[in-house]
Amino acid sequence: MRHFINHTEENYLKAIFSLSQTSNQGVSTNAIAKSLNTKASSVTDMMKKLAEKGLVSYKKYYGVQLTDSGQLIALNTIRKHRLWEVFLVDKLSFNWDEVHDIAEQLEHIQSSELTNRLDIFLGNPKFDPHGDPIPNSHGEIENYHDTLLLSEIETGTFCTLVGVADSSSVFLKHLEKSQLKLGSEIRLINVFEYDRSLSIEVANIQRSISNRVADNLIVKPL
Amino acid sequence: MRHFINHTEENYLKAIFSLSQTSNQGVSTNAIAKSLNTKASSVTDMMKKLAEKGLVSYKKYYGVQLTDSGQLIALNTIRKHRLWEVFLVDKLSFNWDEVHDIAEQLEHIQSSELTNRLDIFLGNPKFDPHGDPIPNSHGEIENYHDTLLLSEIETGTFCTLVGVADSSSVFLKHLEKSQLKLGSEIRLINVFEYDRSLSIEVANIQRSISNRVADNLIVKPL
DNA sequence: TATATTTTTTAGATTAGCCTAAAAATTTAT
DNA sequence: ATAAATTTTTAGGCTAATCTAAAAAATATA
Ligand SMILES: [Mn+2]
Ligand SMILES: [Mn+2]
Ligand SMILES: [Mn+2]
Ligand SMILES: [Mn+2]
Repeated sequence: MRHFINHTEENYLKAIFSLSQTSNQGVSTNAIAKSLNTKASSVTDMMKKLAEKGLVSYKKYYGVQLTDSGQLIALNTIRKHRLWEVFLVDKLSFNWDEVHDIAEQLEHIQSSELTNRLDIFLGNPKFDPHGDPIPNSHGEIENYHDTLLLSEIETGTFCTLVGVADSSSVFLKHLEKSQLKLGSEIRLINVFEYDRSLSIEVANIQRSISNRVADNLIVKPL
Repeated sequence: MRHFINHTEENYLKAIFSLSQTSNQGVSTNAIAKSLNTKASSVTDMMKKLAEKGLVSYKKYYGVQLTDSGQLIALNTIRKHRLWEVFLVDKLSFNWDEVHDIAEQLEHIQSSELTNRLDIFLGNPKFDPHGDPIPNSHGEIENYHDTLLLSEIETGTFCTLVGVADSSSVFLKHLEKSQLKLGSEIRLINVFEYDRSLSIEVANIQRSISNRVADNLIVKPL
């Protein structure tokens, strides 16, 4: 009963997986459509197809949920995506803001032998260049533990930047201008009441960042 | 006037390029169909499309030829294919008979930045694991020089194995059983008239190979 | 609860790439 | 030079993935 999965289906499964991380309800048709830049009617069609293949459970008008096999494929696609991002940054010297689009293509290459050898070649990395955890070949994924958004921590706290909630190129380039990268140690000095902008200290230099930026920085308190 | 090229088109252009290497006539519809495991009618459709895009010149009933821009795309696809094969063998320790199918997928990844960085990462290799030359980023390709098939050389000659005319897995595995790999030094001892089988010496050991095998070994006389 | 709004599904088209069968053109053989 | 054989093109269909517009269902509002 092994069906073949193509890149379109992989993209849908990946999108459903991401969307189901926040709420544990069924994922809505519109949410999927928005996330994939497509139309609701296209999503409905595809949900029927994926349900047929046993990859999602779909109840008309009430959204979808991944089945176990659907989730395994989603996690495997995410695994490939993140391993390729590590390859691009560590081996080919790409900057962390340049790799996502190329990884979107590479994640659809079908060869588990390739994926597993790539994993070994890269030294079995646990996180990608944006701090996102890399699932293993069984679809097991390390949980972020004790992490918060920078906007959620208390004044005076020291913390380490371990991830970004937005990996758009424009955001990542913006971070670099503020000397922020994964591993940076940050102390929250103050939050201004007026606009909720933050005063922080990084590498002994005091900087100011907007609350919009702080909402996209994942940190671990020390 | 820059059109986008998808993987189907790249495969057609690559096939036309290979087929036009032997004869310098236009490439026939049937030849393309056979090479791509498709039907002549599908090829006709695609030739119209490629002609529309200026990638081939097509005259009804008289086959096609690549235009300069078509040839450039074909060579770039071949470049990507062969660079990825080098990556798989040199970096991920795949055997030379295992890489072709994976490279068939990887060759369609679109990012010239990626291709060029991969090239550098691999040390600007000039040949792939099967001895085939790798075009540079301008579509320039090193010519095989002074090479012959093993079946064409004279008795007594010493030569080096520099390439294979068949890179099927079954043939490559067969070569390994005869201790033959790229760089092997071979002396042709004798050709038997009865079945044109050959007696050769490799690594101080005398072996017998069929003329079918000898027809697929590209050698350079010393 | 009835009505208005929003979301989702259905119906009907479109496009790319493929197919089979039939027609047309070319090439080969007599 | 005709006729036969082969090759190529055309005609008409199919499927996957998409779209727009209309209908149906669910949800929010008064
Ligand atoms: Mn990414
Ligand atoms: Mn990432
Ligand atoms: Mn190959
Ligand atoms: Mn090769």
